Amino acid sequence: MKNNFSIYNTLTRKVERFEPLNDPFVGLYVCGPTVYGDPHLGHARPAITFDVLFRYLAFMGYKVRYVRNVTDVGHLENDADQGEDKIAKKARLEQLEPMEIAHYYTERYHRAMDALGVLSPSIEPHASGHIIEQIELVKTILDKGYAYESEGSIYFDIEKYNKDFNYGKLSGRVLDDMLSNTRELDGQSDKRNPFDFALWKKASPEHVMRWPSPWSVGFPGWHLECSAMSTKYLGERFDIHGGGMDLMFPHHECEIAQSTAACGHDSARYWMHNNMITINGQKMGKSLGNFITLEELFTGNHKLLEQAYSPMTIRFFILQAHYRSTLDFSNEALKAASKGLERLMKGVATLSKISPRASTTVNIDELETRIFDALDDDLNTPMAISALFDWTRIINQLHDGSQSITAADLDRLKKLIDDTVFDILGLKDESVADSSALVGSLVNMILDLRSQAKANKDWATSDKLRDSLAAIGVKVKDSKEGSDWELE
RNA sequence: GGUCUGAUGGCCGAGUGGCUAGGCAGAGGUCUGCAAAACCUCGUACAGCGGUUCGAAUCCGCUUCAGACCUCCA
Repeated sequence: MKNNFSIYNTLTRKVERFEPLNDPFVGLYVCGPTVYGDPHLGHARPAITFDVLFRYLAFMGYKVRYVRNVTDVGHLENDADQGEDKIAKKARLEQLEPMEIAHYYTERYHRAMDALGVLSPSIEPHASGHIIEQIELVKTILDKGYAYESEGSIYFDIEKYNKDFNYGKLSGRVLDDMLSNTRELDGQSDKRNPFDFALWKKASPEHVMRWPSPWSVGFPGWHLECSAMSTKYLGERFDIHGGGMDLMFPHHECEIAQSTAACGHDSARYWMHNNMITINGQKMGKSLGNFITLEELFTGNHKLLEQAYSPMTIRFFILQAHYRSTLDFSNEALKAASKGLERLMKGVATLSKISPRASTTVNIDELETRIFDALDDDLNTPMAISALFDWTRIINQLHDGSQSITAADLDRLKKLIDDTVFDILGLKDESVADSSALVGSLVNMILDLRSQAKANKDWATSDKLRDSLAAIGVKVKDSKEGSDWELE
């Protein structure tokens, strides 16, 4: 497979030419949601970013295996001993089974992703379904000497690991600096070092989610699942690992440490991180309580929202910024995205109304080059979209006759626009209103006209309208209160 | 405190040594019975101060401000 595709690799802090390990296959792993709450605008960003990556790789002809996990166990509130599992906590508060919580929010996540036009990944493994693999991984790391047991829990030995490898190479941290800058933490007695992280935690008596292991009845640490599942489905080495920037440290750093400790080498070749969505300049996040759920955006039901914004507006809004830049939420920006998307979609629709001519006055190569140069340059969707906007103008000119195009070129242009707008950027035309609502409005409009005709004693028009409606299956029922109708 | 980003016109947001980003909003015009859409024209923006250079929003230094990570967060 030939490509000019380059991506920014967090490991090297450079834009690098993308070369798959095993052409034409590409392994892509992205950290998915922890399913203990409704998906919010922050979740949409990595989902859409890596959806476009997935789509573009597939468009180039690669056979992509895209693995995006669901964290339904192991994600602790904090690293201290008393840290409670997020899912278990929610379950306790709502008096539900943890799996009910996980299932409920996984469904909600899926529904929101569908609305946003995010394709389902190739595999969506759940952490709770891979306990055996995680235990095996802990055993391997113990065997290699990079973990130790303490009170039934297993911790990763950062200091030992750092002597042989480099802990902190992804986030650019130096362990010694971190150690000297850390305030003393209490209640960490079973860890040798404050930065050691749990691979396996012994369950307290009241902890619901628990599995037997050689060390204790307990549950896996959060970082473990991604290492275990990426290895299982993509192998010890795979191409791209993605996720939000906030996961870089410690989550991804720990993943690298675990994989390296177990296999002797790093797992992912390219690490990609999307930036955050901000609100009033601050990161939107659960812990800050300033997030807006996707459902709230779709319905407009949130105190910060002046109106509802369609899923495609959200998608377009996100794609109009580069994935490595922060993107600031505001009603003004979202409204602008909505208007812009409408303009783009109208242009795409106009494409089918253009009459071909004998000659072409436009340069389709220019569009093609601009789109693919932009996408090849670390997925620069805003640049690709700006090219599409320039061509929306050209399409309108072709339509009004100030430019001309031959039938063959028109076909080529249609295919290029279709590929880009729908297949790669994953946008959908939402302008076609709900048809049943549309039918209702139209019938009521016609009945209004008929009422006027009746008021004017224009019986000919009135009867004609009633007969015409009857002919298409709409039965009009007159009464003293006015006219009603039903479909036959 | 440590590490790292960023500061672009009314708003959002690309660009990163010389060439129009783009969208939204705004102004004028064409078209039009009216309106909408569409098309044409317009703003001369790059935090501040120095420096490098023939030339800097773009490179270097300093200053100010903002944010992220360092505890869970996409």
